[in-house]
Amino acid sequence: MTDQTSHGPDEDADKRSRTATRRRLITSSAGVFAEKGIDGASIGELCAAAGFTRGAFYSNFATKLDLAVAVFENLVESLIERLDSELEQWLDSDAGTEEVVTRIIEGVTDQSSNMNVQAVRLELFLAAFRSSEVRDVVRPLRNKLYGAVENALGRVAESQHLEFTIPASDMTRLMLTSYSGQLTDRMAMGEITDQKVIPTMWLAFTRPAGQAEH
Amino acid sequence: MTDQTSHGPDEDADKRSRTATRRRLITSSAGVFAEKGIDGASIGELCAAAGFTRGAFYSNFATKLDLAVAVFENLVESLIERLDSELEQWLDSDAGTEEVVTRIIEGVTDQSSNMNVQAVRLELFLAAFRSSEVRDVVRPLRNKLYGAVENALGRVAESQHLEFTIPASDMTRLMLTSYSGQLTDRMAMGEITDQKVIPTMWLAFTRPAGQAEH
DNA sequence: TGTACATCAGTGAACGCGCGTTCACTGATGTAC
DNA sequence: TGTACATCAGTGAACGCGCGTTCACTGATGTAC
Repeated sequence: MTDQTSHGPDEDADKRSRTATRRRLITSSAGVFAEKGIDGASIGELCAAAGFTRGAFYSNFATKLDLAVAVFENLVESLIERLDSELEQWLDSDAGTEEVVTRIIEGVTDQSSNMNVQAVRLELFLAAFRSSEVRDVVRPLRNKLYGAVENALGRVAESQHLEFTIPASDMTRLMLTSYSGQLTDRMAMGEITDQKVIPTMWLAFTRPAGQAEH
Repeated sequence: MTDQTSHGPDEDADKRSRTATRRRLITSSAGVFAEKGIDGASIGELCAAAGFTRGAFYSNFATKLDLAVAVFENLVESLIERLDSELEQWLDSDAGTEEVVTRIIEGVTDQSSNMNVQAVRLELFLAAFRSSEVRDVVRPLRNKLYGAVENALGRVAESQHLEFTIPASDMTRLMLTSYSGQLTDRMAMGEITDQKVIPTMWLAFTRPAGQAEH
């Protein structure tokens, strides 16, 4: 948007330092929040994890909760991006329907990072419970994720000529909250319960398209 | 066990002050933990809520986490006691099966205290995630609750001549974690989603007893 | 191209508050005689 | 029944650390001429 097309100097400068610092703080804080909690993590720790000193925090965030919200926002955006970019490949691959659905709901592949994400999610949901300001920021993020997942599940059903036996939004909410509850349990208890919630529910609440409700 | 049968003097004294103080701390801390979190609540606040000064804490608990665990333990015991004492009445009452099952899973009746309980539960599950000592105490409590709920669900199924289409322990875990995930969402987002998860799942995973798997 | 100046993100020292923890105390309660 | 003594749960003052927050600084980068 400036007339200097070359390397876009001042914007790049701003990008290179300011927003790069923000990004580094956000990405490295996820693990710290998961490990210590929002209240438990000190600003010093968060900055140290990103390779900064405490001052860096204050030129990028007003409060620790702001950083935590940014971390959550970043997680949600990543999940949605991944879904958008990979869903069609999954559908075209030889992966079974249940596996595709599982991937959609789980969002992340490896167990341990999934648990860290869940810990951060719970931290933020607790923060939302306690503060209407946080709630007002977290809610649209959650809704956005729900919408993306609902679309994805719809695509799967469509490609398999299936239909849901309950409304699609209820189906999505039910699968996401059930999975989340299960993951919370596993996260806390450190047991690898091998229960396949997602396929179970998928089977329970889909049927061949066009079939009457008998 | 002393030979002084009169008013059991020293035991009563001990009970009156020491364990009564413990109990007051435990019961009044639940709300404080729900509102501020385990890390967010100061020892001063916890004591003040019970009408004590900070010193009282130290003659009853070693760490704030110990108190938090005691709070959770107390919640679980209350739930189980309530289940044990009221299930048969529920079964004999004219309440519908789904309503009985809902009561069993929800455990507590009113919404707001249910959310506070859930907040404390999540706080403790996060603590368990982070500390194997906490995990080792919380896990048996969870298992005890799961066992009680499994028995109760079994009683309901039996009284209705129903059987589960998946193993009873899976059924219990599925219903409890699903409900918990749903409640977490509602707690955080402050929406009263009217979705009836419990009846939905109950219907999906039971069938008339003796009926073949088609 | 080169030099002088402006900007501003991140630094790190300094300050001070909140809170966890300790500990000498006190007064309520129980025991001995 | 009454008096002197022992115990010990909860008090509240005191201490000190950790950490949040501020702020004068510096040096990297961009701008003007």
